[in-house]
Formats: sequence, C-alpha cells, structure tokens
Amino acid sequence: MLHVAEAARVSVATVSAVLNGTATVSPELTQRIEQAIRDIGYKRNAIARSLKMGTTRTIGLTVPHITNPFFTDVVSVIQQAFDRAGYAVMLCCTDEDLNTQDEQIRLLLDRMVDGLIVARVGDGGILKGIVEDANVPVVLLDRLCEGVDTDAVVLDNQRAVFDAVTYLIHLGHRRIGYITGASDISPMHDRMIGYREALQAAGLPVAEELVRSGNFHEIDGYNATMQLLSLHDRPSAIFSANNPMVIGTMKAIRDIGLSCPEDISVACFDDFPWSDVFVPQLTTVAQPVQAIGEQAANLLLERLAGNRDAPPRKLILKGRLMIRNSCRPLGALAQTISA
Amino acid sequence: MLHVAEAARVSVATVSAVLNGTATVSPELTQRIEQAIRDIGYKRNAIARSLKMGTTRTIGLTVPHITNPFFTDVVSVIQQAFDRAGYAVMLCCTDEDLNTQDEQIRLLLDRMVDGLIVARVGDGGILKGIVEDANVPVVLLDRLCEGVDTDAVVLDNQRAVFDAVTYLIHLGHRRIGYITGASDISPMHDRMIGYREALQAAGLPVAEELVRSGNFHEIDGYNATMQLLSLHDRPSAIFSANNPMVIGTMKAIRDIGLSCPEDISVACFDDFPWSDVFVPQLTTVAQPVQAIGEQAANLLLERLAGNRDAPPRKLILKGRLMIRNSCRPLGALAQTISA
DNA sequence: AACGCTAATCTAAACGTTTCGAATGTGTCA
DNA sequence: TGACACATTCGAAACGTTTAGATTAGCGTT
Repeated sequence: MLHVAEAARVSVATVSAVLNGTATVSPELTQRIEQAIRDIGYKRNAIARSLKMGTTRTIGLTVPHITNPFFTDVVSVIQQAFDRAGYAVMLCCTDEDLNTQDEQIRLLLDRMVDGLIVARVGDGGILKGIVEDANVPVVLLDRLCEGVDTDAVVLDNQRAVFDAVTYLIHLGHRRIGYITGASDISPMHDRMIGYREALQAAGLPVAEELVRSGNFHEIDGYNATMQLLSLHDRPSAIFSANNPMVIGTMKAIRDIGLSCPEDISVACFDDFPWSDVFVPQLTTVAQPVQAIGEQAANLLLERLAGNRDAPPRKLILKGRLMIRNSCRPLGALAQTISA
Repeated sequence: MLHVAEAARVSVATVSAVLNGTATVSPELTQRIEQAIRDIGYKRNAIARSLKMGTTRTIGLTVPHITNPFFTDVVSVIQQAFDRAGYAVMLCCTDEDLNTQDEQIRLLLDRMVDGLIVARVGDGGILKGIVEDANVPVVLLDRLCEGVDTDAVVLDNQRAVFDAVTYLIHLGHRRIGYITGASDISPMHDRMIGYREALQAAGLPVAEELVRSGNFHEIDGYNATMQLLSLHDRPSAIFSANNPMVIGTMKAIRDIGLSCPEDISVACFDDFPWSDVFVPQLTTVAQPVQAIGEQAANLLLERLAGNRDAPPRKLILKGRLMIRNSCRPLGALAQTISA
C-alpha cells in the first residue's frame, strides 16, 4: 500500500479511502490510485487488515468425520453459504475425540475466527467456556450440548426414529434390533428414546439384548450386527442409528449368509446418494441437509452481522422416512400383501 | 501480552522470549510470567504474529466438489496431515467453475495462506501466474495443468483405464460405451487415451457413437447412458470415467428396464465405501486416496519447511482395479464359465 | 478583504506481535 | 582496579493496515 501511495503521489490514508470507499476522493486521485494499483499488482494484506479491524472474515467449522455422508453434505452447503457471504471457512475433523476437538477449537480461536460452527464431540470440553465468554458466536450443529446455551440447529431425532421404528412395527416386526453410537451425544440419546417409545406405544417390550452400542464406525456396526444375529431368538429387523455403521451391518448380514430383506430387514439413519440405485434399496431417515446447512450458516451470519445479544435460537428440523425396499412385511401382513 | 507483561512486572520482549523460547530467561521471571499467563488466561494472537512473521501456518485447499467421494476422502486425509503438523486448512469448493476458482484462490492469497493444494478446474486461470511468482508454493492434486510447472500428485489415469477396459475386453465385450467429463481436465484426457488404446491394442474399432461427454454430475451420467442405451446396436458394457456420473448410469439402466450385469455390464472410476455391500457390487478403479492425500501434504510441507527451489516433483501413483460382479462374461467365455 | 463552510487530503497513532541492538548487572582475569 | 566477557532484560522499531483528527484549499458571503 505504501508503494501504491508513492507511485500515485498520495498518502496511504487516501489509498485506503478509495479501497474501502470510506471517504470521498477526487476523481483524479482515484484514477491515479487505481492505475498505480494495477501497475504494481497490489493486493491488500488481509492479515494486517484483520489485526486492525479485529475481524478475519473467517469462520471455523468442526465435524467428527467429514467422510460421514451426512457431514459431507452439510459441510458442502455451509461452505457454499459462507463463500457467497465472502467468508472463508477453516475445516477441522475431530475424529470423535474430545481432546482433538479442544485442540482444534483453540487453534481456530488463536487464528481469530469470527465465529464457530461445531458438531460437538464428548461433553463439549472448552466449548462451554467459549460460549460463556461470548467473544465469538458459536452455533451448534446436529448435536446439542448440555450446559451450552447458544444457537443450534438439530433434527427432531426422537420423532424421526419413532416414525421409522413404528413403520417397522406396522410391517409386522416384533423384535427389532437397534444399533446406536455413544449415548452422550444428544442425537444418539434422542434416537434411542424414539426407539423405546415406538415399542412402548405399540405395547411391545424393550428387550435390552436387542440394543447394541458402537463407536460410529463400520466395524462397530459389523460387530454389533454379528452379536444381534447370533442371538438365539434373533431380530427380524435392524435399525442402525448411524450411517457408516449400517455398512457394517450389511456386510455382517452377507458374511453370515443371510440376505436383506428376505431374512432380515434393515433401515438406518441418514440418506446417501446411492441409496436408491443398488439392491436392496435401503429405507432410511433422510435429514434435510440443505436446510440444516443453510440454517446453521444463517444463524451465524446474523450474529456476525451484529445481532449479538438476541436470545439463543434452537432450530429443530424434521427428518423424512424414505421408504424403499430393504424392509419386508412379516406374518399375516406378508400373506395379505403377497396374496 | 501487554497485560501479562505488566502483571509479571517485565517487558513484553521477555514475555515473547519465554513464549517462544527464543532467549534464555531466568527461572524466576519464567515462573512469574507463566503464572501471569495462567492468571489472565492469555492467548497469543496468531494474527498479529502472522503479520510480523509473514507466515500464517494455514494452507488453502480447493477441490471441485467435496461431495465426490474421491475428494471427500482426499480432503479428509490432507486435513489430518496438516492438523498433525499444526497447520489449519481453509477449504474451498470451486464447483467445477473457473471464475469461482480464481476468486477463491484470490481469497486464500489475500489471507496469506502459506501454501496451496489445488485440484484445478478449467485451464487453471490465475494459477499459472501464482506459480511463476513463486511466493506461495502450490501443489496440484489429481489434475495436472498445462503450462503450470509445480509439484503434483496424480494417478496414472491412462494405465488405470487401459487395464479396466482391457478387463472388459477379456470378458468378451466388443462394444464398450465410455462416459467422460470435460476433456480439458487432464485425468479425463488421459483416461480417454487409455480407453482408446485398450481398444486398439485388442484390434477393436473406436466407435465415436459410444463415447459420451458430460459435466461430472449424476444427471449427465443419466443422459449419457440413456443415449448409449438407445443406440440401435447398443453397447454390452459401459465404463464411466467419473464416480457421481455412474449413479446416473445405474438409474438410467433401471429406468429403461434393463439390469446390471445381466443385460449390461458397468464399471467406473473411483471406489466408494458401499461398493461391495450392495448388488450389483460395482467393479471400480480404486485410487490410493490415502497415499494421494499424504503425498500431496508431504510435498507441500517440505516446501513450507524451506525447500523452495528444488525442481518440481510429479508423483504418479497407480490405480487398482477392484473386480466385483457388475461385469459379466460374454459369448464363448460365458459358456465355458457357466459350464 | 476577511470570514466561515465544505470538501479533499494528510499525519500519526493504533492493532499485538517479534526481534535487533542497547543497557544493565555479575563475575573473571590481568 | 579496570577491562572484558557473558547472561539477562529491556526499549523501540517494524509488519501493513484503518481511522480520528488535523490541515489545507477552494469558494461564496458579507
């Protein structure tokens, strides 16, 4: 900027003025300065600007795993939204580990991100303190966090699973296996409640041996399914509360020599692009990823636009049951349908 | 830092010294300063540091679409690698659009990223100038760029497709449809060559009506497949040079009332997690995503570590044909096998 | 001709670090 | 006792911006 000022024979203040349009500058000087900028190929240093202004026009986004198709899609939407608004986004993957998350949030804060969107892990760690300090706005994504009162957009997980399990019950299933992730994550907790309530609403018992817990990965789904399938009175249907784990479920079914949906019905959380192309076409609970991403971005952008002390808003969106053909009717119902 | 200095009754220079270990500081002062840091909850301002040091410990990463599973995986690996090295990564999606890419690269450069990893789009745009200026190191990912001589890691695309198509030919296929993306992208160009060479090596003609070009999206694959399948002498196999497009291919096959592999064989580029779970299990060319991501990260990290003027290195990795059951043997071969 | 008003431009401080060189103190050696 | 080396600490400039306030010039009024 100094060089531009010299070349245009003006002060740096004037250059800054035309760059930002913050003051009226005569046409001649404007012209000279613009020419000098082109000649020199000057690019304004956003770091120096950030230091002075106290804002970086950068936000931090952390998710447990970007390879989980739900997060892939949401990250993509969020990235686009902030790109349109002229913000950069720093992406971090916490690998479902609290220490990693704390470290990455610190990294982002050190770099003075203007805001944070977090799909939290564990108990939230340092998140609570950050929200309380209220220096940088935080919006929670997908997962609420106990004791952390801030903007959030989540799914009505309980209702979504309730609907899905009720659907299985309507098909005639009575023993429905359930595979979940760690229950300290709010969606996992809520989904579990949805499962139990659906059974209870139908007057069915909640058999603890049908509930298995894993750590979100394919292998965990595989192991859980193996256990369910080796029960002496094995379930006729399995609902997997997490998408990567359902891959493990399908592999376990195949490896054990069964097939879906003939021998066992399967449904799961989170839709994915291939779900209606291959056989079986998996029945899933689809989250409105586009809306989730956009709403999260909007909540944060509004805070960034200055609306700091409005009360926190929690947006709760509805899932949608995508009925395909991985679940088959059972018993009397099956008779009527095939007849 | 000023507050810390005051609280510990020392100068800011001394605080900086203990923070960075750049000078010997007496045990008492060190102690006092550390205490003050804890008391105040001081966090060093990375922006100010960056301004002074001229380095942000942040890199920029641009890909066409993060939802393409190949890029999802590679981004994930790269993110992890830089995280380990204490770098933040700014992620941008260019949506396969050159203007968007230019804009985003400018955005990243404004923010003084220390380096860039780019899966380029179009003809590279401003990339060439940036590499020539040599202020920030650039490594090309997945796609080389004409006239841009810099570090790169790509696949041996030609060989990979050659192998895949040769496999189809060995199965007895003679008319093999080929669906590609825009040919100004080096991998698409090279894959096409691999296709032609495989046919020529087998003494088969290259029928232009069997080659269709799309814009990387599912819908393009759908349309291209529809065209191929409505040919009066339709192909017995289709190879899709891009993963999202193969979804369109599968949908088109289904919509037209055919089935894979009975009526038509399908193979495609890029593996995905579900590929061996559902039916048909798709035969794919798997890229070594882990290695690609790590090598790209390493190339850049080495440059960042100071090795600036070594000649550019191009790493060419090998793909792997994952033979599953979406391609069936034809003619005489089918007889022998089923006999 | 002196005055005030407005518009255009500039000067200089500030943002929070790092770092060079100067200053201070302490012990060693001739 | 003075000179010197060494260890420790500090003052102040610098990084590239923004911006409040000062300065200057131009112009219409009286």
